[in-house]
Amino acid sequence: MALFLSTFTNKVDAKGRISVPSSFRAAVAEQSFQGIILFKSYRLPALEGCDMARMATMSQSVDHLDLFSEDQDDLAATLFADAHQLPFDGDGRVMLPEEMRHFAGIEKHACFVGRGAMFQVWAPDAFKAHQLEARERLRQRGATLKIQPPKEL
Amino acid sequence: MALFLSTFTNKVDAKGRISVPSSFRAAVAEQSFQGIILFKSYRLPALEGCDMARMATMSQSVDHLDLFSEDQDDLAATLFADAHQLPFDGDGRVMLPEEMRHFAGIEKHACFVGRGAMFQVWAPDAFKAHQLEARERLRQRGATLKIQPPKEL
DNA sequence: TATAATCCCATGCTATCCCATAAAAAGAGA
DNA sequence: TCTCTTTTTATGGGATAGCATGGGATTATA
Repeated sequence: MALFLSTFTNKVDAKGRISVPSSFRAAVAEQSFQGIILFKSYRLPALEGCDMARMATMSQSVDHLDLFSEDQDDLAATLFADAHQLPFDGDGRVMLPEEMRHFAGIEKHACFVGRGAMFQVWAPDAFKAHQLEARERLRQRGATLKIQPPKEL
Repeated sequence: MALFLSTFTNKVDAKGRISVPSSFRAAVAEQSFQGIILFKSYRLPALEGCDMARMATMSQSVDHLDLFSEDQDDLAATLFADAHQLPFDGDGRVMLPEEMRHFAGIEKHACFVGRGAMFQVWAPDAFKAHQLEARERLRQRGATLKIQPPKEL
């Protein structure tokens, strides 16, 4: 499975293209679709990203809900209708659709933020603010993490 | 399996033709029937669409309902009797039958909306409204999706 | 024969390809 | 450890091909 780690800030050029960090590209290098999937987060002013394998898994998960049920419909609407398939160009860049840039408030630069199996794309300022808040919430709650025994994948 | 992602708004020309988004065409490129299946949604003022392979899957699912039960009868009537097979022309367009355009309130433009294994076709205004409601419902319920263990594809 | 559906080609636009450059990282050798 | 070389990565821009769209010509259908 692809693993997305660390944070990278890259430039959006005049044509709306942006370089995907090379370590993110390496994470999907073995898959048939050479590119990424992006969709609007329904909780945050950011874009959620993953690879095609993950998207296919989500499609199957949604398929397990009753066809034509309201849950199925709402999830499909948010996950798939808002999703964009962005193939890499020869130099490892993707086109960020204008609509998505607008949603996330992205202008000159954008941050690729690793989240393990997925990642996010943020406007730099919004990300900094969000990061600070997250740390603060963690501190106040004194949250801890129980490590799970590793599973077979 | 075909994966329909993202939303594309295209124009209905004077002859009732509309371009199917190229990524949707790519999703069905390997199948024998070069075209799409459309039928009226029974919940929404929209058209449901899929490829021929998906239609076959739905046929099997309907077969699992009791033969001659009311549900089976109604589903079969809606899914199959009402379905239109629309072949691509040389330029990747289909003819939207007048009756279906009227049902969905489609005039000058129509949105192709990816739903994973299926897609929908909407009048642009109706779609925007529906999409906003879906996101809002998701947010309020805090709906989450249990990811299924990946299967062989 | 009239009407509608299909084929075929033309056009403008934009995404994609390809190459050039610069910066950064990795590696080689002393 | 330091310096020089090589490779990878990020970015910019011109050329090209693909896509959505319009419309005329041709074929099917009633």
